[in-house]
Parts: sequence; C-alpha cells; structure tokens
Amino acid sequence: MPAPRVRFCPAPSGWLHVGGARTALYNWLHARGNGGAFVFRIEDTDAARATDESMRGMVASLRFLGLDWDEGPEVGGPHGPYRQSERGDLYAAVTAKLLQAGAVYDAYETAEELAAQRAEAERERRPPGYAGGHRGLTDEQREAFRREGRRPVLRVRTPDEGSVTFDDAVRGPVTFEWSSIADFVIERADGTHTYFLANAVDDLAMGINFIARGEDLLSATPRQLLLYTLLLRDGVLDDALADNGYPARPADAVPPAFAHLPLLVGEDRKPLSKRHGSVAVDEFRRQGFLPEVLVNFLALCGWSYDATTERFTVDELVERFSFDRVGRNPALFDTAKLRSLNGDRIKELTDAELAERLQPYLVEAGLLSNPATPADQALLLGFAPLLRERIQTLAEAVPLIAFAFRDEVTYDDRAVAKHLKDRAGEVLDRAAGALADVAWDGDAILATFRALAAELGVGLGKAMQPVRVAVTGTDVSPPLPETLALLDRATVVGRVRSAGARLAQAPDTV
RNA sequence: GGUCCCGUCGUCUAGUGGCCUAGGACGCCGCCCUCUCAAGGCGGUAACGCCGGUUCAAAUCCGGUCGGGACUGCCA
Repeated sequence: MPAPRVRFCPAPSGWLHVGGARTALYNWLHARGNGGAFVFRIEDTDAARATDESMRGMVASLRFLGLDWDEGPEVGGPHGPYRQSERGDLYAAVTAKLLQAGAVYDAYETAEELAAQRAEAERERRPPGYAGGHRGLTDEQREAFRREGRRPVLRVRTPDEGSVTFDDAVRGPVTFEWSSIADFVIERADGTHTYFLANAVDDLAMGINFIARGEDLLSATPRQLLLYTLLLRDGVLDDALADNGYPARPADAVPPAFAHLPLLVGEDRKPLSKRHGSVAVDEFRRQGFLPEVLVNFLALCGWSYDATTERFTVDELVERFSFDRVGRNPALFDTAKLRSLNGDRIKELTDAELAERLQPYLVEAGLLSNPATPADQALLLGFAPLLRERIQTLAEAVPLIAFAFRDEVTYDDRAVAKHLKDRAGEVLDRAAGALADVAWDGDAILATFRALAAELGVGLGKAMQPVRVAVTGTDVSPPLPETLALLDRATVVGRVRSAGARLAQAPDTV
C-alpha cells in the first residue's frame, strides 16, 4: 500500500460539527497510523454560502482537537492553493478541455425550468433527475438560446448503460447502474464550478489516494469515478495543470479509494444537524469536554477495537485504528456516553492538570482575572481534588466553587428555605463560635461538626447543612470541612455569623 | 417512484456455523457507603425485525419479507 494521502475538505459554512470532525479524525488517524499525509482543503466553490468566519472556526476546531495537517491553510504545501475559490482558472481550463473532447455539453435550461421539470417528473412518478433534454443541441439551437440571453451550464454526459463497481473499504463492493445516474452539472451558468468537478480535480491534482467521507456521499461516488477517468483520459488534467502553472500530479498518484462512514444521527435518528442542539465542536469545548475525550468518543462513533476496550489515548488510536473495523450502521451521537467518558478522563487528571484546564472556564465565567492571581490559582488547585469526583465536564465546576471566588454570597432561595429554619439559628451561632478557634484543617473541622451535632442532639446533616448554605449559598457543594479549610477562617466565620444574624432578624428571608 | 446502504439490549457495540442459556460499556433500577452532591462497591433490567430454507448445529450462510436511512440540486 502506498503511503496514504488523505484530505479533509469541508465547505466553510457554519461551524465544524461533530460529524465533520469524525470524518476528519478517521482520515487523520489513517494518515498518522500509516506514515501518510493529511491535507486540509477548503471547498468554498459556493460563494453564496462560504464565509471567512466559518473557515477560521474550522481551523480553530481542528486545532482544538489536535488534528494537525501537513498541507493546507496556514501551513501551505506543494499542491496549493488549498482554497478552491483560488483555483478557478484550473477548473475552467479543465472544463474547456472536457467540452472540447465532447465529454460534457452545454445545457441552457433555467433553474425555474428545471424545477418545473422535476416537479412534473415527481407528479408522474418518474425519476426526478435531469433527463438529458439538451444533450443533442444543434449549433442553431445553442445560438438561439444565447440570443435569448441564456448562459449555459456544463453537464457531464453519463453512460446510458452498464454499471460501475467500486470496492468500498467499509462496505465492500458496491455497484451502481449508470442508467440511474443523470447528467450532472460541473460548471454553473456564472462560470463557477461545482463540488463534483472541483473535488475530483483537486483530489487528483493533490495526489489524494484515499477518501473517507460520510455515507451521504455514497451515491455521489459513481459520478466522482466517471470524472476521474474523464480527467485522466488524454491528459486533460495534466495539460490543464501545466498550462496554468500548477505543479504536476505526484508521480505515483492513483485515483483514490473510498471508505464511506456510517451517518451520525441524533436522538431522533435523524442525521445530526443544528436542530439537535449542540453539535458544533466548539460548543462541546465551551461545555468543558476535553479534546482527547472528544477524539476518543468520535473514534468510537462507528469504529470499535474489540469487545471491551473503549478508552484510548490518541496515540493508541493512531496505532490501532483501521477501516476494516468501521461499522456499517448509523451511530447515534450519545452525549450521555460522552459525558461519562469525559468524567472518567477528568478523574485521571492530576490536581495541577485539572486546575490548569479549569482556569479558562473560571475566567470565562468572570470568577478569575486573566491571568489569575497566585492566590486564586492556589485556591483553585486546592479545590481540584474535591472537584474531580463530582464533575463530568469542566464547565460544571464553575457553579460548584463560584462562592469561593466572590466576596458576597449569593443565596439560593430553595436552599435557604430548606435548611435555614428550625434550629438553624442555634446551629449557626454555635458553629461560628466553634469554627473561630478550631485547628484549620478538614479533619479537625469535621470533628468539630460531629461534636456540635452530638451536643445539640441532631444528626450530622442537620449540623452541617445550615453552615453549607451560609458559606456557599447553596445546599450542594464540595465536601464542607475541606471546603471551609480552603477558605480564610475569617471569611467562613463571617459568613456563618451574618447568615445567623439575618436569620434571627428575619426568619425565612436570609 | 428509482438507485444504493443498513437492521444484535433504550443507546454504542462484541460476534465471520458449535466457545452464545449472546459478552462489554453508557443509561436505567435496587442495595451498601455517606456532611450535600458526586464518586465508589455490589446486584439487577434489557437485544439477534419477521418468515422460510441450508446444516447434526445459525445472531452468524441463502431466499423472501418488513422496517429505517441516504441520494435523486446550477449544496457539499
């Protein structure tokens, strides 16, 4: 097997979503695991949809996931440019030659006419594809259409009979009848080029020899294959490359082989899209999913190693991934499973690593300055072991420890109503006194609460919950004794006293 | 409608004729532990779409059937 040259070629409209990321990952793993190259190409042939912002987002998300590219935007490479919007001259040269060779023809129907034809075919229950109406136009007819002001598109003449079979790396041999494949457009009336053309030209020109992509493109493959043979016949592509100053195709280049990946679907079994909420990689980043976990999970969306192993480092994935273990049925993107894996990974982080990864999220929430003060960093580090067991995403840490980074406590009404009542005033009063001179460490503080509970003849919970609410504002927090020990004694005692005082003045409205 | 793809617990999957009274993980339920929330421990729930056939033996092979999906664009 020659060293794989693979590519990831998103259309830059919208954010990189997890489906696209999975496609990128499988290609990347294949390249990295087999000494190949990963090419990143921007397919912005549809000017109406492509945006620079989207392209920057794609770059950022790929970087976040750690999927580095050998050729492409920002890193360059020998087969550039890597944005299709900058390769229009090449495509035009190619289509001119194809037209000359008679492989494609000009068709003059307007978009409206084609829509009407489709609707009619639909009504009559005929296949809705282009029926080839302008296949055999005479020069006079062409002239007439042009005089009407019509601009033609260029369509590829597909074979009328026979079939095409290709060996898909995940599905095995797949066969299509040519009769079911309509003549398709490669050059628009405005002179720009469609996905089929640009994609086929660039894959060949850049020496791409393996393509992993979504199953939604499976039925586009015959058209791709047709284009490869047309492009390679009589040196059409090679001449166009040379004529326009593009580097020649790599010497050992061959038309690519394909692997069609099972679709990623949402809870409703529909293909993943914005309607499923957060499907953008960047959104998962914001929620505090770790990139290595996202990579691990994405790898598992359609691939498995064996019956039991499901946690992999990126290096292990590079070593073990192969297309022969990619499944064929659609995979549901299960965020519950993702959360679980993320929680598992967080538990493996050292205190320092966790604190460091948490920091941006606290900054984002306005709890830390940027950069954080040494005191705040130390406090965060202290919380790391307490947080580790109780968060599944980094962002979940924020509400759990916000109280420690604010001067004022924000009281949760429900927690107050539930715990600052009955004997809570007495508990707070005695606790404030006891905390004022206990040794300031978790064990000693816990012992103090036990003693207090025994003294008052109440359960430990009754003794601690009011204090938890007084200090943190809520009834859910990291373990209380250790938490208190991380804060200043003065702060703790102050909060307990003031909660107690307000309770005494106005029960129910602390 | 046509073409193509797919069909194992709720979910992702293991399974390539006997190791399968179908394994793992997530989820869910119960119990234990417990200062809240978690985490952890233990236990449990739950699947080969259906019908035929081949075979001593089928989740695995064959045929059919049903169901789901993708594509059928001057989007990619």
